[in-house]
Amino acid sequence: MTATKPFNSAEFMNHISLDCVIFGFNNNELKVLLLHLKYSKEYTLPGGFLKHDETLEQAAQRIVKERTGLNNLFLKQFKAFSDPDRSKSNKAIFDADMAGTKPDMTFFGKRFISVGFYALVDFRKVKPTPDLFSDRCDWVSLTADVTMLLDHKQIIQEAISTLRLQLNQQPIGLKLLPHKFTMPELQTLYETILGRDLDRRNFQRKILNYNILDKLRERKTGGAHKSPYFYSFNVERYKKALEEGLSGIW
Amino acid sequence: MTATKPFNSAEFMNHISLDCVIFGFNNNELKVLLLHLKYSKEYTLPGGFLKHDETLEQAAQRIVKERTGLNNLFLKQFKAFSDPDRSKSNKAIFDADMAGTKPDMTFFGKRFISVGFYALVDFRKVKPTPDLFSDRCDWVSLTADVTMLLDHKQIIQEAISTLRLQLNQQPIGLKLLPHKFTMPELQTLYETILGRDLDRRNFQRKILNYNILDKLRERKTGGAHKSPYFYSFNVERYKKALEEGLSGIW
DNA sequence: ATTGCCAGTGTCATTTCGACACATTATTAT
DNA sequence: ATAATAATGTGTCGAAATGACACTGGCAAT
Repeated sequence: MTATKPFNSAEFMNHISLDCVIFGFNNNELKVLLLHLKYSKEYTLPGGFLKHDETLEQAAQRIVKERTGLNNLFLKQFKAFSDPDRSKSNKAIFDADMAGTKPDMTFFGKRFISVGFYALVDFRKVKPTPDLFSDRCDWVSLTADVTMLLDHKQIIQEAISTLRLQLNQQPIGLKLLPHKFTMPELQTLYETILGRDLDRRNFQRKILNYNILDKLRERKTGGAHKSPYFYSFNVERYKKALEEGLSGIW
Repeated sequence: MTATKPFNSAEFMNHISLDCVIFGFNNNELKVLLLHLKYSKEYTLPGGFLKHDETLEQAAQRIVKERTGLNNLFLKQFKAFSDPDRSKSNKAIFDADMAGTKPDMTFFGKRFISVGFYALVDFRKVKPTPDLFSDRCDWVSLTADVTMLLDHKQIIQEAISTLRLQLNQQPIGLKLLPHKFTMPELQTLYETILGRDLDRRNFQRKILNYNILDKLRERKTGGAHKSPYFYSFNVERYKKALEEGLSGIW
């Protein structure tokens, strides 16, 4: 990566920002990629502003690429957050100030409507890199109790609700899991998103009946106990099935 | 209603607008409330701008109230439209000019991100009133082929897709139908939103099994043929059932 | 070799689904 | 009046999906 370009508020639209909830799945947990601010010591969603000639979707791709290094990600806007007080007392401005970047207060002082996007990434492919204002860049478990900037906690909650509702319409498993995965891993992902347990055998039967998985000959080794088979998504059939919506609700 | 207040762009946020797709159900058809511009002779969605101290949701309530006269409507944002060229060559400016309202071009000339809302209203309760720039205010059938302003046709399409996806999570029937309705009316509503036919008997069995309808003693008279019973939603049970999501997909 | 744990596979009763047939009733044509 | 028409109310049946559960098989630690 090259050095960070200095922030020039003239490049960006006033009043419009966007925040990305970047989901990853690791160690059988759903996690969100967060920045940890150097000075205010709070977590924040990777977000940014809209350039004058960009769509929101293009801006989201750009911002997530800056953050994860990944191109062509699965990204979806899910809600605009518009509480008039939401961007009051933004501690990130303090951090920008401390970092030596004279924050353009006529820009940062404005009211911002933020459009929330969620991104689904393969955890192992991401190379998170802290930026000028953040000392760390962490995958934070959803169950972790951390302090967050502004309304970012609420934004994450809404993102998860959206995930849950769209589980049968969006290629969520495909985007969150590595190419090869085991049935227990897929089940845990579903259980995490849905927030409840599923019967192991019924889950397997149902998901296999959709005909969207290819069972590989290979098995996962190394773990204790019986080694599970690997599966991978049959992308063509998966996409086709999603158009109709996977019937039933888990 | 009182006289229209003159438009003062200082009251509003720059760059943010919203457009409302107001759905109504009448004569067994799903319809959208549209304004017909006096001079450019095009249909447009009732839309508006965000005041400095309003949330988007509050603005949507205000705008729909100005348009339909109804309070406390069911309203839901579904997407932000952000194509940089979407508000280029806005013919509504021409109409504002012709109407004698000197349009504030430093305001209207800006790029606008529009947040789409859909509203569900009881057709019979709405009193649509054309405004300064519109000569008519029509309920337009979704199948009608009319010319529309900017990307409003696309916005309507997205609204319907959203409706379809949310049919099992949102109180769509409750909000679109009058208090009393017949089974065939409810079925037609579902068929319209889903875009396909349903078996009359299976539909009845399934919807009754949800236990969200109260069968009334009264029947609908006047129509030809056997008179159907009236039903109404049992609001409490309906809301409860929606929280879980009505199982299955129609 | 034994034990513990997890994965793979199968069974069964119940419920739901999809595709129908038939009876009932209000209007309209004769 | 009477019959024809057409839409509604209700029921049936086999197929498929669902939920609950039991048994077998393999890997590793002891």
